Amino acid sequence: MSWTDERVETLKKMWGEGQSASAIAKTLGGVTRNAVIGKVHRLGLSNRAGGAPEGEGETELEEAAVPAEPVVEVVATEDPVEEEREIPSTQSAAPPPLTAARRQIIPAGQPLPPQPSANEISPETLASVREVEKTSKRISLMELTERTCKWPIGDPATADFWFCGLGVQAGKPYCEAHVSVAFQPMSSRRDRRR
DNA sequence: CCCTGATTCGC
DNA sequence: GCGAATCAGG
Repeated sequence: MSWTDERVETLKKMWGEGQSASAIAKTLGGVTRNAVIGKVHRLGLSNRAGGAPEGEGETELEEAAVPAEPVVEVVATEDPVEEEREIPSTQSAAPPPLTAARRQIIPAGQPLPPQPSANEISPETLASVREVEKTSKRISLMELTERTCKWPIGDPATADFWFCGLGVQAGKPYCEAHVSVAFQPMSSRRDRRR
C-alpha cells in the first residue's frame, strides 16, 4: 500500500477529527499505526494543530477543593478505540436534572451498574460479590480495558474507590461474578407487580 | 496488560 | 519517503 492522495486525504481528515493513529490505520488498511504516525509527522501535522495551540487542561481529580465554580463537566470515559466514532462534536448541553443531591452521584455516564445495595439481589449472589471484592485487583480507571471487569467498588467520592479488574467473561463488561449480579434474570424476587 | 503519540534510523 | 522498532507515558 502506498500513500495515494486519497489515503493521505483520509489520514488528514481523520487525524484532524482527533482519531487515533491506530483507528486511522485500521480504516485505511494495509498500514500500521506506526506508518500512520510516521506519515503524520512527515506531513508536518504532528500536533493536532488547527485552533487549539495551547491546552493545559490536565484533568486532575485532586482533593475536593473546588473554589466556587459549579463546574459540571461530564467526563465520560470513552472507550479507547470503540470503532468508527465520527462525532467528536457531541455536546451534551443537557445536564441531568440533578438539583440537590450532587455529592453522591456515582461514576459517570455509561451503563455502570448500581452499587450492590439491599436491592433485589439474592443473598447468595451478593455474597459472591463480597467474595470477589476481596480478590479484586483494585485497578484504577486508567487500567480499565476491554477485558477488565469494570465493576466499581467503594465510594467514588472517597479514595476508597476502585474497579474490580478481574478478567471479563467474553464480551461482557464484567467478570463472571459481577455479570451475574449485573444482569439479573429479572425475576430474582417474586416481584410484587407494584 | 492495554493503549496513545513521538522519535529514530535502516531501507 | 517509508515504517518497524523503540521510547515515553496514561
